[in-house]
Amino acid sequence: MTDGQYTKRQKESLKLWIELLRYSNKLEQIIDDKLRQNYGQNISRFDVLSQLARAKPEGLTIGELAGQLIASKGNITGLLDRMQKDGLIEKETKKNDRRSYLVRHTKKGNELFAEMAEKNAQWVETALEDIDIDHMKEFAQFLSKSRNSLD
Amino acid sequence: MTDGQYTKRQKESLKLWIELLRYSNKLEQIIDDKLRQNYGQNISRFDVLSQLARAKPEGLTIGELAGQLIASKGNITGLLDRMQKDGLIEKETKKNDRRSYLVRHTKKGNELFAEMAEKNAQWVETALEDIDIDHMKEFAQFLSKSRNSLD
DNA sequence: TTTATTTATCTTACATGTAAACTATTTTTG
DNA sequence: CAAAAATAGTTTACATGTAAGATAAATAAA
Repeated sequence: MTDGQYTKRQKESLKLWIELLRYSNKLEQIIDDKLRQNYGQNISRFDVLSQLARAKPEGLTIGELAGQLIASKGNITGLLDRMQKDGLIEKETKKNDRRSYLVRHTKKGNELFAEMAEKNAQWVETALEDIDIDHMKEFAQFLSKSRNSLD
Repeated sequence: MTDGQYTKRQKESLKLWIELLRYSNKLEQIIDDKLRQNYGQNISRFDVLSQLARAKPEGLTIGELAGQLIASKGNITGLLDRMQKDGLIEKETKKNDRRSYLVRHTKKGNELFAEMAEKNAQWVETALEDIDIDHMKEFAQFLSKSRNSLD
């Protein structure tokens, strides 16, 4: 399959796709490494704690949580089990629906999240320090808008 | 940790970071699903075949290959083992360095890649169809430049 | 040349991601 | 209400990602 068989639009789409993957994966890797080295956590766990931190105080069901997560999608049963074992989250059976239960962060989980979030803001700021703020705004809006058309 | 404790620049960096993760993960997911459903392969395997397709005919060592991969980073031993078992790649011990060996695609692997690449170009084009081509170019250049400053 | 170091890759153990089949419960439909 | 369908989550099996330590070969140093 040579380049000649692709349309101009396909070539540009592929270029953008590759660059997006490269950039995003690299950035994700940088933050993931930092979280692991400094807190023994990874982006999936940070993501879970982040969603629980902004959730209503009684917590979220598995389904609600799964729908909000950015990184991990699939089986979060094991992830939550391990986080519960580490004392970061707790579960409570729902009275009105015995299939379901609520997940919320513990005091320990929330304190850890607060620490990680602060550091994360610094790491991300450093990683993006060469981008001027106007470009950042424009770029973020562009991505947000474009994402809606992916559905 | 409330928003008030972040600087303006940190807030914009975090916004951009989140949007990048959301967009890129979603796009990656769309393509990964398509590859799985249509070819029983995933992005990591597509990535490997893609690098081998553009490599010198004698192939790449594990180290060279690992350095070029976009998606997967860690242990590619198992990935290559499974791909070899599926007849997509082959290995050849290097004569001058017995620690190392060369990996290259088989005929079957390259034919599969050609098919997947063509379909992939169409899927990516469709996913990005709402973005005009000038924005695509600008965006890709921006990402490419910004990525260098991540190192 | 012998020892030490570096390099290339593997092995192990475990965490996470994916798909499909399964269980229990709730809701819908006739 | 009883059967069917939908929902919430789990389980299983396997693929992949990560880190640390091990192995073997090549290279550098004494």
